[in-house]
Amino acid sequence: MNVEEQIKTNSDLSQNTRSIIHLTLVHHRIQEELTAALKPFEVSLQQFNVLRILRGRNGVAANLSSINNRMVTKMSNTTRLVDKLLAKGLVSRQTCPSNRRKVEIDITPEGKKLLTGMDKAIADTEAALLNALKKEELELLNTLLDKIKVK
Amino acid sequence: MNVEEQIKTNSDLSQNTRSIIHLTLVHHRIQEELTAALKPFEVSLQQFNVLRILRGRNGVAANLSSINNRMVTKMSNTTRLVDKLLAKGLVSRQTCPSNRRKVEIDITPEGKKLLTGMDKAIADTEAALLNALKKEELELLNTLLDKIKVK
DNA sequence: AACGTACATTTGTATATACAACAATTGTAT
DNA sequence: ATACAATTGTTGTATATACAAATGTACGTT
Repeated sequence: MNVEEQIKTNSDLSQNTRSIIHLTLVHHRIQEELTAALKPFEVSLQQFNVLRILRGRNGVAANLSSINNRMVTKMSNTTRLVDKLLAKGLVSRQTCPSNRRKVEIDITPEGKKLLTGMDKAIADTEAALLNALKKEELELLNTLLDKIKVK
Repeated sequence: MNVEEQIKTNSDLSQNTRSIIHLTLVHHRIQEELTAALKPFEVSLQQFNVLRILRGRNGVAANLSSINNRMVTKMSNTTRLVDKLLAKGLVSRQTCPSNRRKVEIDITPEGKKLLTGMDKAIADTEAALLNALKKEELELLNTLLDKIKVK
């Protein structure tokens, strides 16, 4: 991808700006493709992430904070994300008996079943996106990303 | 950044999934920092992008499509983004006399003035984010990003 | 027991975004 | 000239998100 061509600019960007824009463009397209891959399942990418997190806990119910810690987004969304999943019957929710401030959230059998199909769709999409990168190149990419000084 | 630690997972992600998540996390933090840098100006990152595009045209008014081609986001947002900028007096808008389907959008002097301040804030933030990467490393990053097969 | 504080989650508000439907104008073919 | 298609932009709707305020619960101190 030629960034200048993509954003059709003729001003010469600084190398920093160019890299940031490049990263933004690539990220945006990746999100689009992953979202499209989930479209048949009528589940958003974030909803998929919540389901994946819950499955990873192997039956130990999660409260909202622990889900949120594993997500990129902010807390206030997680309540509403779970609302959606609940409405679809993909997760269960009940207040924690030992600490009624907390809620216990778990994936349902239907949620697990749907997740299996989504796994393949996502894995295929990821593979298609990244298949031009060798193992070492992916490692190199991670190394470079690590050097970006985000908190 | 250790991705597994960031998202606090103990399941071992595939290398592909890990790289995608890594990119997503870094992108998200970058956007946060850039947004924060613009906060004193009360302008969103997208609004800043529109202003930057308009300035780059050196006084030649742009129609919505041409702005949109230079942005990552979708057309329908651009109308509303320009609405916001118009309300702040940072851009002007009028229907194109020669083709009344089009609208001509241009940056105002106030827009240019504000943009000058924002430029520095953004450049400083970008520099802070990327200062651990040498010139060759940024080029390498771009090369690797180019290998990700987005449309 | 009452009080203040911290914790866990929810809700309200404003903005952003994707998608689809719509409207207005212009271009083209007959 | 008329009908049909393409272009350009706007609007409605649903969802997503950030931020701040509010709610309900637990706990330590007195």
